[in-house]
Amino acid sequence: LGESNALDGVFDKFLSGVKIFLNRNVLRHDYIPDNLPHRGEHIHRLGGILAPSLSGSKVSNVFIYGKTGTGKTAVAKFVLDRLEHKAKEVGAPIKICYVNCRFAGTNYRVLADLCRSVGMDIPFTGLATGEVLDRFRNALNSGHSMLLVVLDEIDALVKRQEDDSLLYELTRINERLHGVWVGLIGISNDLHFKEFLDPRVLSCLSEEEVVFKPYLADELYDILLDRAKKAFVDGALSDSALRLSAALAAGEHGDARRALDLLRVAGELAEREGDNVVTEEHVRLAQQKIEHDRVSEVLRSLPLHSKIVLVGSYILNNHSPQGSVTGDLYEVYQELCRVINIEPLTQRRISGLINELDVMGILNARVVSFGRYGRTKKIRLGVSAKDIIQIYSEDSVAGPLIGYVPKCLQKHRSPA
DNA sequence: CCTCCACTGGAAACCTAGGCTC
DNA sequence: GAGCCTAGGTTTCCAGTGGAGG
Repeated sequence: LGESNALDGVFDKFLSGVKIFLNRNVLRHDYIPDNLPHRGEHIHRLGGILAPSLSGSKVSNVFIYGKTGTGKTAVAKFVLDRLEHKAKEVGAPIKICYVNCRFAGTNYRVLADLCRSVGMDIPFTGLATGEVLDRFRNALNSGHSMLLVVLDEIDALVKRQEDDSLLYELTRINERLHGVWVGLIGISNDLHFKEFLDPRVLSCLSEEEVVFKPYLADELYDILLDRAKKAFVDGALSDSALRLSAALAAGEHGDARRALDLLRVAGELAEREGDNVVTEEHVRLAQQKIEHDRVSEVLRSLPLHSKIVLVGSYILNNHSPQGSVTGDLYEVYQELCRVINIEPLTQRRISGLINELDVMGILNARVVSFGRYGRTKKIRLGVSAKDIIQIYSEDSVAGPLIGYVPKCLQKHRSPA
């Protein structure tokens, strides 16, 4: 009964408490506002490039690049949205397909998404990629629509499998279409992406180029102000909190997405505390929370063996905080596997997993040479030991291993 | 200058789980 | 059901290597 009363209190506090948000969805990154400050030029440019499609003409392929959170996706979606409306109005047969290549992951799945957009279902595995491409082409030929394809985060596609065959095929697909065409809009976060590409693909893909520069702190401020008006109740957001969010995000290569996250999380924190104004302090806490949530999410969703490797690295970190080497970590890893009765993977594979964890920033690994004593990777934890304990204490696999003291460490070296 | 450690990281083969066509 | 295909994870094999110690 006591608990139910306490819960009532929580609900009452929420209901009677001062409202912070008017509409928090405005701060989500998939929200496309009616007005994109400081991107008017880009919108005009892209609109101008794509406009001929309304009269059925083939448009130039466009290559858009800039860092994360510079408004590439927002501008592209904004323009295409308007274009789609206009096309309906004037009866132009245009279809639009948006694919995020990082989420799709492979050539095959991107292609499957494209097929789906022209109304054809493709099984998630089983067909030869060439076969899927043929079907895609047939569907286009038998339909009567022009297709504008947005390939967002296109760099993820090529880098992951060192293979630009899909892009090559797509850039040449118009040669074998009759009466219809496909326009490509590639979006890349990576400015060096171009160097990975086959020059033929590149020249075809970037008939037009649009570059997005990072937002400056002032520009971020304008963007946030614009959204905050719709997102927050009048007076619920202090100007200093707004400025701090803009400044922090400007420090992170002008990432508007980050700025919006900061504002949203800060608002949620204030709401939960029952405060009626979002302050700088809330924004600072929000920054910590975002980082912690990111780490937590990544650690939780790690595959089995990566978790064991990470716990191994944590144990070695307690033992010798200045860092360990591949051989030692592999020894501990093998022992941990034995404890929970799992067949260990080979050292070659673990070496690869360590590299993956390094890329994610969960471990720091760099190659060092100890001369006579060989060449190896020096490995340190990239997240705090505290976070590992907290996040893994409830994990069914990693939890029981956290406090384990491996025998291979007890023998020679004494704990520091 | 040479040796040789303890690996690194590339390449290719292998395995599994799915699904196609005939 | 046989004989293909794919993705994705893993194993096997191995040439290559920075630099301390001889």
